[in-house]
Amino acid sequence: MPDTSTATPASLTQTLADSGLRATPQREVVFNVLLKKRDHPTADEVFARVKAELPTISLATVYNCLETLVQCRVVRAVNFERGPTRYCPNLRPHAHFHDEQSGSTHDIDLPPELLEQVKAVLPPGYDANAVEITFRGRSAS
Amino acid sequence: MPDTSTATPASLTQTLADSGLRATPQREVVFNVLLKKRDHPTADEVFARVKAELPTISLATVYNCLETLVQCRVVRAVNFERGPTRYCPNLRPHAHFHDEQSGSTHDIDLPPELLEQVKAVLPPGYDANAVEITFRGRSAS
DNA sequence: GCATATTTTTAGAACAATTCTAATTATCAC
DNA sequence: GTGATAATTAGAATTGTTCTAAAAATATGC
Repeated sequence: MPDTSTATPASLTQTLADSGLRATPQREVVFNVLLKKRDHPTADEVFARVKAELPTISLATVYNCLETLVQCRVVRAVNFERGPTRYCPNLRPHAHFHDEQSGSTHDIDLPPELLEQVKAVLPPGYDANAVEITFRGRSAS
Repeated sequence: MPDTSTATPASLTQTLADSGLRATPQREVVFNVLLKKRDHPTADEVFARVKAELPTISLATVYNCLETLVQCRVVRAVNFERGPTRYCPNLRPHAHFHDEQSGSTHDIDLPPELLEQVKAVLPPGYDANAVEITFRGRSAS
């Protein structure tokens, strides 16, 4: 079975085409940079690395390319709670559901045992003092 | 059993004192604003609401108060992945572990059934198309 | 109570991450 | 090739947040 858990430079062209987008050098280099060193770089860091190969690329293009790759689902944006920080006084263990339609955020109570189960996936040597679970999607109400 | 899942205006004074901090009007009003309308307001929104009662308060103070309340654990900051967005090409279902010491982020593979269990806590009417799980803490390596 | 030290607040400047804008360049369909 | 569309560019603008230095409030030792 081929590994489909990561896109390849070859499949990128096809994936872009499937979305009616072009495989430009900038997009390819940005993607290759992400494949080469998987340390979850920021846009700025990607910019710095891409410059080595495309010295004239602009930061705006890096943002554009990253956004495109995320749209095509060949790259994930890790911190996708982008906007401003929000505050809540609910101290129960709970997750957050972000309604993409209304922009509102709802608390979702979490059974403590589920939190334990989630923490249990951590390999030895990892000690988490906080777990944040965020859903995104639509809610009826 | 008293409900300890939310701090009260009365307990706030004590909680602050326990941390060697003062219960100032600004801190109290900021906290009351969060209790009054639990819609996960941003700092700007809190600022606007607090102004109704303390017209001369500054935005910096609101940030300071919120930070203080979070430190005392009477308030949670929802989007605590604050820094820049990070990107990864790993398309497997995975969580992220953020090492607070080194600042590095590691992928934690998630068994698909765990993701299902997590999604199962959503009440009827909630439809999530994405779940983000982030750990924070220390990792040995 | 008073002087002094400490904490907190304030206004505004500074900063960092991101998005927007308008002009230029590249690519596609014909 | 020509015209339409897509993508890139540089730089300005915007947003959310933090910093700074001074002023105000509060606590503490006397």
